[in-house]
Amino acid sequence: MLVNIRMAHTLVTMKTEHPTTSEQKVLNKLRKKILERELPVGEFLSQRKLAEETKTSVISVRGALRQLENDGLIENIPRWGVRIPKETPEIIKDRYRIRELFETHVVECLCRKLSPVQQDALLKQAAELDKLAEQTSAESAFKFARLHHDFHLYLADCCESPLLTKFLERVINASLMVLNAKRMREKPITSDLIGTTHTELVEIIITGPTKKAVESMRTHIHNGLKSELEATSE
Amino acid sequence: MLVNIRMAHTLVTMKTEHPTTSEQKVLNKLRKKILERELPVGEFLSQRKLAEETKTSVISVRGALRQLENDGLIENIPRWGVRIPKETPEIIKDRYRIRELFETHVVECLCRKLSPVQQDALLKQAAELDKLAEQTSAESAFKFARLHHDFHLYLADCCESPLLTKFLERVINASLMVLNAKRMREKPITSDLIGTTHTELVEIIITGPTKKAVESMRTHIHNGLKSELEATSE
DNA sequence: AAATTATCCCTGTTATAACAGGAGTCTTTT
DNA sequence: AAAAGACTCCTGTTATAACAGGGATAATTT
Repeated sequence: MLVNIRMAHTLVTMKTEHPTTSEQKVLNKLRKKILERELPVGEFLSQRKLAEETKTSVISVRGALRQLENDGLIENIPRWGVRIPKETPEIIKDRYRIRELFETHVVECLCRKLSPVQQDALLKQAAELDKLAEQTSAESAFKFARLHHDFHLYLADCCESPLLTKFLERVINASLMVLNAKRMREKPITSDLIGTTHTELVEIIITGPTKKAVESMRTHIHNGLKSELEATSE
Repeated sequence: MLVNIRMAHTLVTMKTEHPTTSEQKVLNKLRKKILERELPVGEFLSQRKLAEETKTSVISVRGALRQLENDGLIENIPRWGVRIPKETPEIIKDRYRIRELFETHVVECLCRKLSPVQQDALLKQAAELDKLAEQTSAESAFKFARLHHDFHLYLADCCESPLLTKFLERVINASLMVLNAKRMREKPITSDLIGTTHTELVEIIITGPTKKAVESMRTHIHNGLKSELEATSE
């Protein structure tokens, strides 16, 4: 099989470039619309119309859609089209089951082993989160969602397992959809919904004991599941 | 945002259709070539040449490449191209770390809980595997690889967690590359490499105790890691 | 009137060709 | 001789248009 050899001297600098390709622009737009529930669930989307609306071509749209598919945000049936899958309790539970598997593992790996820098970063994020959780504005809801996402992913990242981070990101991204929807309806996330505050969670991860930390994370996730199930049943 | 409503009465029947789209054909070809190590590692591939060789267009190739990227088989650097990433010990270890996390969880879920049908299926697959493991021909090597893949995935599937199955499939697929390469060099998989035979593994999952079953799986995976590390260091 | 056929419009898919830009080479200029 | 520029050939990306086929409606046929 023929192959082309190409050196990539400047690769490192290029990697960090921002949304250069038009496919990425479409991707960002669509992802935002999906996460904010601006697209109908269960119905098939027209690639041509998406192209029109985003002022690009079918090619870029299809590329973006494929990425979204691999993020689990949409469902693609060959020769039939693409749609946003309906959230069933089973799917949600499955997601949280995997989250529990991942994140308890994370806690087990990190308990008492966080570097001072990491401790600091996590404590800051947690404090910010807990502050935002009490507010009800739509704006703070978005901030919360984004920060919550970053918080859990940062924690996972400390484990230094790229695969785990990647997988977890997908799961958490999918969860964001539903929680966002709830938040949009002006329901504040009171701490009793979360069980323990994020600050408490971080503190017990820092100090241990491991078993207790793991259990804290587990209930944290269970509460998230409960909250999400309620959000979808409305 | 405009949206098109389309009913999909015949969806169920269409879903099981075989490699209909030309993109899928390219995907299959490329995946095979990658798994069999027929493509150079680390160098950039030319999409145009791939299109020529597969007698399709750049479009289909790009689609296939994107899918491969999401399977973790290739690496895509926007505006630079796509290549098969070099396997480093770190990456391999990470993969097995995740496999361990997944598969010990699987065992924990399934131990003593397999239905008779499942027990039967697994025992059969395991027996077949153990038979193949002793042979050295290239043909049996391929059979082994495919069956090994199916075996672990079937086991995971019994847990009824679609996400877990999906994620695990990716990890195992990636592992296949290296093991295949080893197998191609006519090195039989002797049972001492595997530690315990697959039959023994299944049996202890069926009968318990759970702890022992989990440990069996764990060492099974550890041995796989060792074997893979050796294969790449040659 | 009922059943069949034809037509039209929409869908996803794909091939072609043009666009944008990097890299090496060769020529020109200083 | 060394540096600057132009040219050529490659790369990935993307827009356009044609292809293939389903579904609903209208026209035809039975």
